[in-house]
Amino acid sequence: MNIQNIELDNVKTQMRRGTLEYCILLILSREDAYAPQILGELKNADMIVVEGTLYPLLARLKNQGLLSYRWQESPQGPPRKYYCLTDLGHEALQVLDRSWEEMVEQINTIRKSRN
Amino acid sequence: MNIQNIELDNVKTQMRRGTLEYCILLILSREDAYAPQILGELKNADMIVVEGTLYPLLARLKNQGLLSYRWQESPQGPPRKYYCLTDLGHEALQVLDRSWEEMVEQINTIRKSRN
DNA sequence: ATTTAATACCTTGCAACGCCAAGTAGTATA
DNA sequence: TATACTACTTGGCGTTGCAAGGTATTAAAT
Repeated sequence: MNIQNIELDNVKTQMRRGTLEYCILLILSREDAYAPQILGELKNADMIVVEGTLYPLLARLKNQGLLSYRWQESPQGPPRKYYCLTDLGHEALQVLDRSWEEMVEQINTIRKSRN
Repeated sequence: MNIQNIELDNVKTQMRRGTLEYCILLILSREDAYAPQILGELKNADMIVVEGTLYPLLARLKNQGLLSYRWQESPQGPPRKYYCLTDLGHEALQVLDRSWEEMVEQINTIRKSRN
């Protein structure tokens, strides 16, 4: 890997920025989940996210009132914090759905006008 | 506009992050352009970007060797800095093209698995 | 009883980036 | 000379992803 690729990896990181919150809400709209489970689902979609990114993000979403959580015992190991969407979270998800579609449209507008 | 919407505006800002460099390269792959012209094209695609964002970004891309520029006199006002893609810039654009498509696929994977 | 391993949650410090606001400078018109 | 318009530049701020390290619970192994 040369220097140029390293720089572009950074761009890819930046590209994901903002879409992460959206992805979390999407995943939780399907079913309640705890952090390692969410990490697994993101990995399944080839979106690599690490713990140190996810936990503060979940805390932010909770503080914004978009998520709540409940403790639930694990069959093995410490109890798990299962997050779920609040009503506000569902509303926010709809807004972000639209934002995502808009951004895809905008980029496509620019892409298609290329010669 | 309530507080919740303000928070989500921030998310939209973050969502654009990283895609901006990609958009600049896309625009410049079509024709050389100077800053206010680029701002206009972004605005046409409903992507609002301000000067204070664009100029440092152009400087970064130039320092990375993806862009070069030439001064050109203006019919009115000060001379203009016309940016154009370098060979490296064209290569980077291809990489970012693929990155963009990958990200769209990844998000769609998560979107479609929703019940 | 103590150690080890596995699981889960959280925090700190750093660097990158978009944005706001203000500043600098060239050109033309009044 | 003053004003207006255009174009480029910069400093500080807030947000965020990440690497690295820490804490806590549980069960199995020693």
